[in-house]
Amino acid sequence: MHQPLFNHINKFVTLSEGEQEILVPFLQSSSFKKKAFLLEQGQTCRMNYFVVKGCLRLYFIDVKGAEQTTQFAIENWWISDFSSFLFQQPSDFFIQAAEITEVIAITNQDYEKLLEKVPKLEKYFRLIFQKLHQASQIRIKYLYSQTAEESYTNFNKLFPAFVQRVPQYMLASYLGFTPEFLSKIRAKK
Amino acid sequence: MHQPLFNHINKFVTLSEGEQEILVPFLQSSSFKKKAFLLEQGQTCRMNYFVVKGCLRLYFIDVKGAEQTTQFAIENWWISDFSSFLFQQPSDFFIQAAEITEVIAITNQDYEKLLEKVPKLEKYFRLIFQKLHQASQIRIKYLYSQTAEESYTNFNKLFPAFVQRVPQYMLASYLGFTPEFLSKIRAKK
DNA sequence: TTCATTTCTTAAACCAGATTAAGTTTTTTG
DNA sequence: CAAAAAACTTAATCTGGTTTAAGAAATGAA
Repeated sequence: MHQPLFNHINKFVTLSEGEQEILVPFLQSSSFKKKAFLLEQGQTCRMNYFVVKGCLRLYFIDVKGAEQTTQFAIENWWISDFSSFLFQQPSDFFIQAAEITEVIAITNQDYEKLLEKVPKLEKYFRLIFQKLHQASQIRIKYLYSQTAEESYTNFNKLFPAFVQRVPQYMLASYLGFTPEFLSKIRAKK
Repeated sequence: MHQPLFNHINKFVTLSEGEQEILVPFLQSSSFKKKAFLLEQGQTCRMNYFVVKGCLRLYFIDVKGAEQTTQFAIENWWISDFSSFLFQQPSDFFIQAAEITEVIAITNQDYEKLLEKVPKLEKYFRLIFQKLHQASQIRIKYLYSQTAEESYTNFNKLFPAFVQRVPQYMLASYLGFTPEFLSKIRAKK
């Protein structure tokens, strides 16, 4: 049940059987159907989610009422609104299942406790956040240098399988333009 | 000499005298004059920099030849091109001193060694990267929801002192628009 | 197996911000 | 302190992408 997470952790650090057992009571497996909300705007984000199977998206509603998708998480990624999760403050975001999705969740309190009990996880999460920061640096570079059309072409080239998994309006909002414009780009090809 | 870094670390974890002494030989203090380069495009980024005093910026040159500033680092922030630093690959970025700047630098090799010798630093850097990731989430949210004018007004409100520290063309490129447009916004007020 | 809902497309009018180009002010340096 | 270099401003023109609005296609639920 928790094996996918253990497999992932063991790619970065080596946990003993004993350490794995300490982990178990802190982990909450659950499953969500398409369009279910794991977090809604105004709520405090209690959980950090590890995606076992499926796809989650993080989005907010801008002043004009449009959904803006800022992140997707697929298999083996962690996702949360960290401003809300770390400081237990109300969130501006929604976390929604883009597909039927299985997750392993950990609460903010358990997260802190766990890091004390299993210090090897400090290294694991240090490496996870290092990777997330690196991904953000690349992402921000793209946001600064690509036109809308280039973003789509490039994303399509890098992640052709993923493009098939989510509706176009979600992808458009992630890439930073309107669904109408995405249609226009696609019509050209 | 290394005190500013020890002070910063001790805000997050408590290092013993002994642990501090282990750190010392891994740290390289240096000073750069305005416009000096700490990293240039094409070079492999050897260092992760902690800013003691002054201001660094991370930027790249886009296809049109324009500078795009993706990050600033002031006192008590770490800065590097992590794609290049972590995997020792050539960088697309420049790191340049926006003011006379004192840094404490650590090489990629020493970084890895240090984390082994002083495990408490795993927690320190986990917290640093957690904070960087949180900052990126906020940053990306802003990039998705604000007009150019709102970005400037908002940044000015949040960091009035910083706006005075850097030339306007750097700020314009950080906020994602042209220096000409920044002039236009300022003229309106 | 149809009706309702969600998603996608098309096209015209529009606009925020870029581009271009010239001139002005400020800062740096010899 | 004078000349050169760097930084900033102004204004006209242009454009990539938005907005609005309507209809078509796909998906899902009963």
